[in-house]
Parts: sequence; structure tokens; C-alpha cells
Amino acid sequence: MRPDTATLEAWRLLLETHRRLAAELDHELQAAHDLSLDWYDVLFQLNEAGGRLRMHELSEATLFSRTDCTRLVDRMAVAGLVTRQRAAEDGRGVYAVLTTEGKQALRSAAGTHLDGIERRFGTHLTPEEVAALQSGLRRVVDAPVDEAGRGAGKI
Amino acid sequence: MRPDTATLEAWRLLLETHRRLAAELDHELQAAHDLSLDWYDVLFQLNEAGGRLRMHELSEATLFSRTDCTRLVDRMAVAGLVTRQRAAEDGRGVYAVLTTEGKQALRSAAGTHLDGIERRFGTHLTPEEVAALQSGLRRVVDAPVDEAGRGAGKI
DNA sequence: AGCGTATAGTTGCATTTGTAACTATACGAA
DNA sequence: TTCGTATAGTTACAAATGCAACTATACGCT
Repeated sequence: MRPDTATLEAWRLLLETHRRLAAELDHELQAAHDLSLDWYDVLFQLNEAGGRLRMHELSEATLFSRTDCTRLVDRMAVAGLVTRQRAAEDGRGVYAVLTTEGKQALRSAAGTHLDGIERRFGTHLTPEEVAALQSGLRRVVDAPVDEAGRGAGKI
Repeated sequence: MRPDTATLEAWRLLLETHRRLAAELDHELQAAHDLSLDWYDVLFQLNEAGGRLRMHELSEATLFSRTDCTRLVDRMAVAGLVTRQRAAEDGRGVYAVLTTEGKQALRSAAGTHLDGIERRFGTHLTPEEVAALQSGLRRVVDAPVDEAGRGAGKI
């Protein structure tokens, strides 16, 4: 089945919105706080989780690959924003832990970032549009990954 | 000004939708047609433009940097999907030109790709949600880049 | 206990990307 | 005409990425 033109345009706009805004927000954050959007995301997710996450949980939360997380945490540890902590209950495991410095970095960057989101995104949308985005994209994201249906067609 | 929680969630969902679907669509296209999403986008934009574009126009259309376009066209030329053509009217300029092979690659990949978009995106959305996405994101994307307003606050 | 398999995380290598510098052509003013 | 500046595109080098291989620990079964 093919998408109608409205759906296709919606998808293209989503791509374009992402590319533009992600780049702008990233530069903004970088300029103001020496923080990439990726780093911000890591800090944010760790904070949401109460300050620490196992590497694989961080990977799930951020949607970065496990490899990416290893290296992201490497660099952020050098910058003093996180530390590694061996998991006591699982000899294989490692926690990525938010440091005080990391928490501060997040707090001070959050202002800039949230402003940026509102200014570039929020202000242009009506409440109805926001609601539609939320409900629609929620369903898209929650949909099972659909390994089948590749060439199967309908029953 | 700060975004309310609904706006923020909408933004996070947009990010997540993009990450998930872009990765899946990319893999799907790669598996079925040896074509990355980036290459598809280049082919698509060239085709939309009637078969050829100046490098900087391609860059605008695809939102890739000029550097990226140079290298993208390099590789796609090796693969035979596009050619370079010096611009007669401007000695500095170069056209990226879709080859017959490129056109065919696009045609055959389009089926897979459009199916993928419908299956992972379109089917999960109501017509109202699609309309809201279209109108809302259109406004977001068309908004002027707003160099000011950084710390200016309201008048 | 001992073996086979699964999971956690890291690392090596080839590829890709981003930034800034570089070459070449065009354009506008003196 | 010639100089200064802007634009088009490419390239060099450092940094980041993806994939597959690798190490270490855990878990289940006999």
C-alpha cells in the first residue's frame, strides 16, 4: 500500500523539521554551554532516571547504540559530567552515573534548550496541532516493529 | 519562554519517530536496493528538479552541506547513478545530473520506500493527525531562522 | 561441578562526517 | 583594465560512526 500525498508530505516535513531544528538547537547549545545535543540527551536521560543507568538502559533510553554509549560516556567522563561505576549485583555491568558537575551542566543548559524548543517549534503550533502530534506520533513510536509484512501483502 | 509539557513531549516524540523510522527505512532500502536513505534523497530531489541541479541547489534541496553533496555525488557517480556536468553559463559551477541508471534505481526503490513509509507511519495516523502534522510542521519549517531573540526577551 | 549459550560492555578497523582552508571563476567599482 | 570581494565547489585533517570481533560474567541444564 502507498501513502497518499498528504501523508508523504507530512513525512517529508517531519524529516525537514528534524534536520533543521536539530542542527540549530545543537549549535545553540554548543555555543552557549559547550554541550552537544547528544550529550544533553545523555544528561537528560540519566537525570530522568534518578542519576544513573546501566549502559544498556542508557542505550535504550537515548536510542544510541551500545557502542555509541560506551564512547559517549568515555568522553563525557573526561569532561567530568559522568562517571562509571561497576554494578555490584552484576559483575558484567557498569552504571553511568551523573556527577554533580553533570547535573549542573544539565540545569544550566536546560534553560537555553527549552527556550530554543519553544522559540523554533512550540510557538508555531496551535494546541490542537500539538495534541495531534502527540497522539499520532505516540502511536507511530509504540507500534511493534513489524518484521513481517515485508513482501507478504494482505492475507 | 518555556514550552509546556505537551509541546515538549511532542518534540521528543518527533525526535524518537525520526530516529527509529529513519534507521528502519534506511536498512530496508539498503537491503532491497543497495541504496541508503541519503542516496535516495539525492535521487529524489534531482528527479523532482527535472533531472539535474547545481551542487548548491542540491545542497539546499536535500539539506546536506555542500561538502556532503560533493562527496555524495562522488560516490554516486562511481556507482553510475549520477554524473557531473560543468555549467556552461558559469565557469565555477557544476551540475549533478541523474543518469538513466539513476532514474531506474529511483523508480524501483520508490516502491519499497513508499510502502515502508505507509506501513510504519501512515497507517498509524488519522487523516486529522496527518493534516495537523502538515500544517503545523509547514509553519515550523517556513519560519524565519530567527538569528535574534537569543537573549533579547520580549520588547 | 562443568559445559554451552546468552548477555554486558569494550575495542579495532574501515568508512563517514564536520570544520576550515584552498582553488577557481565571477562580479562590481575605481 | 585591474583590484577587491563574493560565490562555487573541492580537499585535508581531525573527530565520530557502524560493524564485527573480542573479553568477561551470568545463567540454565545435566
